[in-house]
Amino acid sequence: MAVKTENGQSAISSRRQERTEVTRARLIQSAEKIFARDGFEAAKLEEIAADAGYTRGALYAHFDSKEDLFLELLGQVIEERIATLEREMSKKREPEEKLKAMREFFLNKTADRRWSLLSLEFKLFAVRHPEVKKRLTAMHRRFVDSRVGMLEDVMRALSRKLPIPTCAVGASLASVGNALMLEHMLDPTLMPYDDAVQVLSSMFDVLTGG
Amino acid sequence: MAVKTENGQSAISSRRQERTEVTRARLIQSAEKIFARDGFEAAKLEEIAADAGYTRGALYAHFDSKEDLFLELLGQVIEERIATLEREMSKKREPEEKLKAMREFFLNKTADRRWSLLSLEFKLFAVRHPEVKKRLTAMHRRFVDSRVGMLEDVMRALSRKLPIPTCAVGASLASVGNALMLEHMLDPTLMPYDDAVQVLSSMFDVLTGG
Amino acid sequence: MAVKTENGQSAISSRRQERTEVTRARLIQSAEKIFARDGFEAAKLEEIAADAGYTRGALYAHFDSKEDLFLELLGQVIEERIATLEREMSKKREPEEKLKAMREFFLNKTADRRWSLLSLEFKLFAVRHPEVKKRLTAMHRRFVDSRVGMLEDVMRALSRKLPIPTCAVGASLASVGNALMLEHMLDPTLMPYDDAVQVLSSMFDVLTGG
Amino acid sequence: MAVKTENGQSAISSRRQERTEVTRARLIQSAEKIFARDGFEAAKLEEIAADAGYTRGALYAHFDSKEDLFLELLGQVIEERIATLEREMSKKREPEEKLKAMREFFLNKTADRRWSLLSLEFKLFAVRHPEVKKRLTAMHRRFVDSRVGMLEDVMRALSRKLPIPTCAVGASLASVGNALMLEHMLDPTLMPYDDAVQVLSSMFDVLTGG
DNA sequence: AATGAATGAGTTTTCATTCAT
DNA sequence: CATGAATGAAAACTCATTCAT
Repeated sequence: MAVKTENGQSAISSRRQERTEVTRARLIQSAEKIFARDGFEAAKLEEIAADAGYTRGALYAHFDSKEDLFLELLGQVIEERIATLEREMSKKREPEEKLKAMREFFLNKTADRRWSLLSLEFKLFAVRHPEVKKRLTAMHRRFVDSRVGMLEDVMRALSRKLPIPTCAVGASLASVGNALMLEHMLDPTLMPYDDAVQVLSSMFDVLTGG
Repeated sequence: MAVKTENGQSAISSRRQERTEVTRARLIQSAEKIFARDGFEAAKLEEIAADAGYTRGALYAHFDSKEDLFLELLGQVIEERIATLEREMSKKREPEEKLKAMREFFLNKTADRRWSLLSLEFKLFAVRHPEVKKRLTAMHRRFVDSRVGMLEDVMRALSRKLPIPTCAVGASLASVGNALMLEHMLDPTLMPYDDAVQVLSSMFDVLTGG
Repeated sequence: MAVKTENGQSAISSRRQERTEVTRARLIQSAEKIFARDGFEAAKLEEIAADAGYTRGALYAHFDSKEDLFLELLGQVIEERIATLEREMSKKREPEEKLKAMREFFLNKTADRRWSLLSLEFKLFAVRHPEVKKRLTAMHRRFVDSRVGMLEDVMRALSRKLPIPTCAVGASLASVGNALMLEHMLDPTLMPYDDAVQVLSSMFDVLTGG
Repeated sequence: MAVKTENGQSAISSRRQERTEVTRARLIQSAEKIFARDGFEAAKLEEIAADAGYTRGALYAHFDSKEDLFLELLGQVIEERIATLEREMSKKREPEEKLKAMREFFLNKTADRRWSLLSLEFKLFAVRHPEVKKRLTAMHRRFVDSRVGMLEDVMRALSRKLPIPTCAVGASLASVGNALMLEHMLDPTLMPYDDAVQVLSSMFDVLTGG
């Protein structure tokens, strides 16, 4: 981020800024872990900081509050997720392959317990906190929209038509996987992993008009 | 316990028991409201008690702890839900009609925001509390099993075959509706109610081999 | 306590009163047990009542408050103790034997863990509750005085002289035994029972001018 | 930990450590005051903190729990007491003088009402809390042992023999003074201070074979 | 930037006490 | 007399947050 390096001052500040970024990244990483494990309310800032190798104060040097940390985490996680999907998609040329890549992506994400729990945590939080709902919904929409765009492109290319509005498809895919994963985590006997994948799989096909 | 009412003692204890049941029912009713609104952690026992017209102490006269109240609520809600579905099903004779009744039931339950949130809350809680997971899973399994039984009967009668194990179907139906409802609550523009119903509807058909 | 029995009314009320006395006695007995085991503050009225086979309400039918129960217990225990000592003393004729009986009595009482703990509990309570100190001190004084009287009689008969004021002797004997017993209970290795008895024994002899 | 002070970091941490020690010392000092005055159960952490000029939270930054504070206090008080006795003893050369110093020490400590109550409080607590009994007994033993060592040295030098095991003597001396002081506090008329001292005094002489 | 001491509001839980029956 | 439902005050303990360093 530090552009000028010919200047000593800048080099130092650049190194500092870098250190800052590292700290921030570590904190967010730990936040992801602890929030997913314990949930928003039960997660303790102290534990997040400790997990990252810092103390509480470090968190407050980077984030305004627990809520802020949570929201920043959401933003970052969403951006990552969008970037990953876009990367995967851009590797493919043919619409069929692109659709297959999306399919893969969803099925893979389903395997990520942490993401499933975090995602649900985020949404429950939003539903219950009207004050931050706006900020959260905006991020969520950006998340869904990115899929919607890609999906519409693919559908158009395949001259296929979606049975329901694209954004509803995007939102459905964003949530059903999490729900099934939760079900699996709760009772693996009742809902074996393979069955969850199969349900999600046919869900994807139906929603994409396959 | 007090069966005889011609006896003074029994009359008293019967009246008391009745009063106890009323209080308990009121407390659970308020718990449902507050837990659904605020989530398990954020819900305050004081508020639950006050909502029911009592004080905190009354709660502790009826339940061991916040957790216990939560679990008791879950048990009651599940029993109610099972009873309702069974009632609806028993009204119908023909397998087609029974299947339709189940379909209706799911779509209707989806409309219940409180249930959706509570259900997710229960499951997230269970996933994070191994000690109570057992008790909760048992209840949940009873919930899913009741559907499985009915569903299998209907499928057999219709000579239809389910694409995936029945209990996975039951578990899926128990969770996907909640997830879609959450999505709708989070962002009604992104996921309009009618679309959610439509997705759930086709999901039901696919899962029941329709 | 019910004197008239020729009258039906009285017979009934006598029976009732008797039942009342039984209940009261049971409650006090349980109070002794629980207060000695847990201490005044930690003792729960519910547990005392339950131990006696009643519920909390029964306690309030007989005693004004936890404090009152405690004080009533003290009174009863002291009366018993005085009566026992007097009984033992009256069995003996010769002063030497009387003194020996007192000695025995102290050494025996020392063996009673419950009494030792209760006694300390009572005194600590009194020291810290000026409002009830008066009532408590009066009982305690009556306790000590009874010994003082006996002791002085014996000393006079033996033409022995006490090295310090008789009442100080009485008070010392009332407390040193408890302290040694506490020490023994705390660490039996450090203070074996036999040593405690020996210390107490020589203490008695010194204090009685032996 | 911070040994070097020429280093800025260490200087800071050293200053902090100092501040921490001060706070901790103040809290323990207040704990001694309040615990002695009210007893363990009745003592309120809030009051202890307030007395020291802090809030409840500060207590929890330094001690794990009320119990922990209590035990830490005990440890500190015992170390102080041991150090004081050793200091007094080391001032004297002759065995007779050393014995006299011990005598003085006991008689003086008896005058300390706070110590007497605290000591009894500690022991009653230990007797009733098996989990902490071990920790407490270890401290108590260290306390008694320190006396035993000194006493045995003196006895040997004087070629005197103790009538009972030395550690029993140590334990007796550790407790009888407290018991007599309690008696005095309870009823100064019954047990005047001077009489208590005299009883304790002859007790000391008897126990040390004088 | 990061530390960590201290804050203090907030929450669960306990329990003596009351009271209608 | 005895019950037990309900009260409500009180207290331990937690933890997000602040702030001096």
